[in-house]
Amino acid sequence: MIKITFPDGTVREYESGITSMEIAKSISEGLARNVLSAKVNGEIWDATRPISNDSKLQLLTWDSPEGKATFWHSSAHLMAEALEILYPETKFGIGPPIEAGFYYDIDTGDHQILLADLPKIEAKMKELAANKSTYNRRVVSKSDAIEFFKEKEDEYKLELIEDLEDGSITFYQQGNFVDLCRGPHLPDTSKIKAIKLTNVAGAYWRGDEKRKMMTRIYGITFPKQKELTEYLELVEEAKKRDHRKLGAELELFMFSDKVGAGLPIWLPKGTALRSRLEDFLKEEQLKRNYQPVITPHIGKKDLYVISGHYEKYGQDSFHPIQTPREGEEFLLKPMNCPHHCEIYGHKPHSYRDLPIRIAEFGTVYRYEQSGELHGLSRVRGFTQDDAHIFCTPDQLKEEFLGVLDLTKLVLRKLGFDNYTAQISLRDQEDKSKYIGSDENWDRAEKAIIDATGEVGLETVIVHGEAAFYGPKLDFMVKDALGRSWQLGTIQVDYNLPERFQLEYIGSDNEAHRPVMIHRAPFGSMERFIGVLIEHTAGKFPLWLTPEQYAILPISDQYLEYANKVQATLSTLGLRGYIDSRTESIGRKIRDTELNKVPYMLIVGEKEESAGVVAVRKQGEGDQGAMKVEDWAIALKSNM
RNA sequence: GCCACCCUAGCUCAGAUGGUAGAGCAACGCAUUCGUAAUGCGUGGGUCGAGGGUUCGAGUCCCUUGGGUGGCUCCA
Repeated sequence: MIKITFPDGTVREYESGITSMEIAKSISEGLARNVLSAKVNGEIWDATRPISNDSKLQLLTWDSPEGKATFWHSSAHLMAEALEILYPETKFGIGPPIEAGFYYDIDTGDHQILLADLPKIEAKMKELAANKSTYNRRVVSKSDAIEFFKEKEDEYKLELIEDLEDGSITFYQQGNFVDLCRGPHLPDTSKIKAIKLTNVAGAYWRGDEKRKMMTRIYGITFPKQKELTEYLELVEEAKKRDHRKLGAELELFMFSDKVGAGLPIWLPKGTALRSRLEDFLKEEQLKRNYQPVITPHIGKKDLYVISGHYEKYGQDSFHPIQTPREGEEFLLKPMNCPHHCEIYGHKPHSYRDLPIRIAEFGTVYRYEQSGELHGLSRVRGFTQDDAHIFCTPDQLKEEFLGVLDLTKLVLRKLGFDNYTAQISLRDQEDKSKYIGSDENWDRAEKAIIDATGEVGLETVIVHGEAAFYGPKLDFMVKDALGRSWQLGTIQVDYNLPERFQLEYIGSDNEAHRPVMIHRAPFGSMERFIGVLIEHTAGKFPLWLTPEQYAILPISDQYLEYANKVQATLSTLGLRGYIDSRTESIGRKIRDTELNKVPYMLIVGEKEESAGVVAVRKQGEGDQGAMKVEDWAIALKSNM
């Protein structure tokens, strides 16, 4: 007999060799039906694998991430089985589960798999799933494994096996399909009820751009058809909210072939929105003793040689601008910090001056790879809500707290309530790739951890993700559809003060190196607004929206009254426009609804004679008639 | 940058196998002065992303190039 310990601490005894599935059955049939795999002593196992020692056991179902991973991993195998039947010449790379679904990288030789082929593969998968084939695990020797895949002429699997240790190699088989795999897998294929292959794309073998480009097929599966339907609806909703689509429809920004890829052009409405965001932050920063500065868009190449950016990125970014003067070269600025370091360095500083907070909405240019460009999220010219705080090592934590507070305010103000902070620290194993003393690093890392703890921020710590010049914190923000985005960032930097020889005179009358903090609560205006568009589906908060109201006269007889209404609203500080087209009221309402203007004020004979407006709220309909002033005041108190 | 796919009127999209382009919406004109998501009728609009090639003939086939989409790699 063996002792099995459950997550709630209870212990039950079973025969040695019992499987998780059998244990689940001993608890309830319903549970057994839902079990996908099991965590045995922290390791994820097949539910059908015998347990022969005392163990801790957690049964995994669809509700756990590990359960989903098992489900999707098995789905990848199912797809591979279908592919092998349909395209016998296929060679297989890797086929893991991902955040939402799975993929398999395959090499189909001369035959190309197109999007149009996916339904056929999908159908074959459904057919195979219904066979209720079990996933059978077996341990094979390295030589047997090699022989098997030599036979199949699958050089990818052979390469994978090379890196594996003899004795730890397992095969899984369902139906006639055998795959090299660590597992675990589902008990059988019949659990996979709903199948959708979503995409086909290229992917380098082992992520190495020098190696062969394979075909990657993405898919997602669910235990219930309904869950697939819901998932597809979410994808549809995400498409509707796509900031590239809404940005064009709402006339916020555009791109032009002639201006160049990745260079967003802000249209009047987008500019109105962006300026309001900027003004909001500028005001907050003034309250917090930031000093706004303005620096040029270019700087001599030497500036970036000093900062180190030229060496690291010079070849892969915009190349220097030549001038009529021999040997003179300027760079489009890829970062604002070198300029700000020059500002700090232009006069001596006492420790009494610190911290110094230099802020600039600085536009920077980086030559992102053409394949990387994407709407406003990845561009070649963008504006950071940048600031650099120069402080003493002692002030680090206090300054961090201040920045955290400001960033939280920004996110709250824009309706992002769901976020975590990712703290990126040094790689503990290899400290050689970082610059700055151990003591300083320890101090900075501790300051970040302490500060986030003090403000009660939910954090994830990632070792080895720090920049070479210092640890950092990134805000990971979840939008209305539950998707995560990296927005604001705070980074500690020991490198630039060193390179620019920045100093302050301490109370000991000696020169010391200040610490620098880079921080940007929005991150970049472009990226932030892109995320904001998708988060709000284009229905921006009232204080931000380019147009707060539209006055819709029933006919042009009421234009004069409409003008009066608008004059009143302007005086009260609200912005909007009159739709003076000779169109039906139905038409005007429809167009205004589609433009997502939050309020419509309809004026006709009734309203004019009563001195009121008929208020209609976007997406909600008629709100009844009221005095303009009353409406405006109520609205403003809500903003 | 790499792989695949795409680019036809302002927008969304039709245009088997090569025979010099079409719809809806928008725009413009006229009529309509209208009560909570599209008033009616009419008109104009395209060097088919650009350049080159094959062909008697190219939106359609080939090459180069710009831009986009989905991935991969990258991201100060």
